[in-house]
Amino acid sequence: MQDNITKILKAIADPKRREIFHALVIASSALSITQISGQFDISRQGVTKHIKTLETAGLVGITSKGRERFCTADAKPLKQITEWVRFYEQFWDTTLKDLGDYLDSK
Amino acid sequence: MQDNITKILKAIADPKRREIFHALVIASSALSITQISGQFDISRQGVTKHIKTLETAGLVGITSKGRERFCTADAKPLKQITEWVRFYEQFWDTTLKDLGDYLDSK
DNA sequence: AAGTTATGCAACTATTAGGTTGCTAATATA
DNA sequence: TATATTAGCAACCTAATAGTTGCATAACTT
Repeated sequence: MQDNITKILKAIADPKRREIFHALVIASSALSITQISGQFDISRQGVTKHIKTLETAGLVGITSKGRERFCTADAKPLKQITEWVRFYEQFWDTTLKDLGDYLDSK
Repeated sequence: MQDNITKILKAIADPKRREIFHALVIASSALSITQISGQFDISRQGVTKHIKTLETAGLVGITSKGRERFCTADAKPLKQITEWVRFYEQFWDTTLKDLGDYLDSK
């Protein structure tokens, strides 16, 4: 499909998925698909799809118990995002003023 | 359209846009659209679209000089991602084992 | 002035994404 | 056993994305 960091970024790039992920993170216990969809204004199937995307990115773990599927968040993959961003921290103070300076010098 | 963090995350969720952004960050000077498209295997228009997405996210600044449009990267919006992730750092060590424990206790 | 270069804009195609509904299977409960 | 509940799967719709080509325009060059 695509590389890991892309999967993770795409997973959290969707606002509804960020909401679902957040709900799972702060939940005191694992939540079933039905429990999750009760908290959001989309259908159960819609939630299932989002969960699948999050699971593929490693951000959600699922364990079946009887007919239910319990989901928990796993924040660890977010480390990869932090690592990706870290390289660019050194450029945070490179303002766009530099572009103007460069162009003026031409 | 959508909120800022979503724009930023969507912008960098695409691998080609990350490549373009990276090329602009490490470039010693501002690059024109044509110069950028010379480095990638997509058309100039394709690059223009990606640049527009990056610009909308605040990750690229553009200044026109004559008929050319010079682009520079601006890493600052990435701070917002770091801030978003920061909240979840406290959960990095909450492993999926907790899910198993929870289910066993039921 | 004529030609070349840099770019934007519009239209089009193909693929992916977000979301839905309907149906089936498996598990729990009465 | 009959019924409720939980959920997966498949099909479908619509909107958004990534990419293309063609054309028009503005700005340099000769």
